[in-house]
Amino acid sequence: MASFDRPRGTRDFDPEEMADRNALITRLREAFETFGYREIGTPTFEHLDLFTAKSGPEIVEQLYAFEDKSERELTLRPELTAPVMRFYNEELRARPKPLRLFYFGNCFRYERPQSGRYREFWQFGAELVGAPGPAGDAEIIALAEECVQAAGAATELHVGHIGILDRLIEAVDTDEDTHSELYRLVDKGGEELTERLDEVDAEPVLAEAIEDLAVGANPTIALAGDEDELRERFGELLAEVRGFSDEAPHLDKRLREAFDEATAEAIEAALDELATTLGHLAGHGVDEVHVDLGVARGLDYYTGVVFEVEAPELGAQSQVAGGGRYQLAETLGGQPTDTTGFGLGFDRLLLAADVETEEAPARAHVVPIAGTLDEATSVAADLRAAGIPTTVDLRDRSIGKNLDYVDRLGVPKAILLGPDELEQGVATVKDMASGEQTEVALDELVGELSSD
RNA sequence: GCCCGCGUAGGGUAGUGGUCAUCCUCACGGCUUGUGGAGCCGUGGAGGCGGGUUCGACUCUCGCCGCGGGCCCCA
Repeated sequence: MASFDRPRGTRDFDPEEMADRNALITRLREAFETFGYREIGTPTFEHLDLFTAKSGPEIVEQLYAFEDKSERELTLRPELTAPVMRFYNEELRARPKPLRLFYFGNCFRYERPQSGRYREFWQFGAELVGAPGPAGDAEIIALAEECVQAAGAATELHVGHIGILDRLIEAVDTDEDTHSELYRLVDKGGEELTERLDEVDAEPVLAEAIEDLAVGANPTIALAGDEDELRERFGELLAEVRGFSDEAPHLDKRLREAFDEATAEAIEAALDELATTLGHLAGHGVDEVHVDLGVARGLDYYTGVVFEVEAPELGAQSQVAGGGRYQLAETLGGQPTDTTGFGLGFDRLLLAADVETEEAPARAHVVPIAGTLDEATSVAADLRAAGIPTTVDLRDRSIGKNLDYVDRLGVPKAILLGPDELEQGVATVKDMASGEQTEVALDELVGELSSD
């Protein structure tokens, strides 16, 4: 056994895994860039309070937090949204709006490792700053969807609006802590929610509505129709959720019958925004959405449309991306700024991704024979200069051993270079798949190996 | 933090309270210093760590660590 091993929850990546990862990274970068987003980078560690400001002091126990030699309270970043918004507040806020940013980096959380959950993991994400309306929300959702599809994975898109649940829960007459507890229970679903609502004496009409959202009133909606049609279907949806009669004429009227004026208006506005967003999504070519008004995401800072992208083939841990609209710049001490964005779990997406990568480390391997290493090295250098990945034997091995080596690595061409070849100014090029050998003039080697 | 399962060479495995721990694969060398894939020969490499029981522990036992699964959590 080795004397040292990896820290818990971390991984090493062998060349094949790394090739797969890089292939997916390339595809995702392309997806972001196709939408006009530009990549930014932030430090691997930040001030601890950046994250406590965003998420509260409880998160410290999940952080790799430490003190540096000048007693600064720091932490490895557990996520990238807060650093990106910090960067925005500090330096990017004067850029033309809307500002389209994306990022990729490793993050760290001190958690119990599980399948698809590591202590060091990689995240992609995008933030769209200064696009206040549903058009921006739709763009971000479409981009997230595009990322997962670019990976070659089947997707399932869930879209909701936090405002609906927000209003309902706020209308429950209880304290802040209980409110956030209710969010968590809604996300989780099940008996506990019912019991808790009962304990806090929620009005029956509210309790029922909240429970309905929790069980997932999430019919699939084809985005073929126009906005009016969507709105109409929403009416049906809410009717279903609330148990209203289908005969009731107008959505807003039904709302007002059930809730107080302010609540009804707010819910109506949220539904309206959601409907408009879905209308725009259709324009992006996204044609199937699960409308899920119970998407809570467990995140306090969301303020509008929220969504999740799943890759169903991953089973229980199928959520690969999630995001929505939030007000974080202000929380972090900046100007109030409309932002919508998402995060994408790279490691998890890779599990569902369909990537093919070249395994051979080079396209040619030069075999020196009987002391021709310098000439062989020079031939390799010429090939490399022409962009052909090339290796040279470094062990002074026999031709047979070299061919065996080349074969094992999957390098397609072996270039034999001995005294006989040098005398004639040629090299013997062997195609490893067919076994065919041809003599090629040294100054034609690049051309010969380029055409492939 | 809790519950369940697992832990023998780089990978996959067999077996045992008692000689130097089995086999496959792998890496390196040789048979073969001008020609690969097969074969043969050789070399290398292991019972996670620590304590206990025992004359003796890889084997039994306890703790820890790690891995897998579930719970909690998931900014």
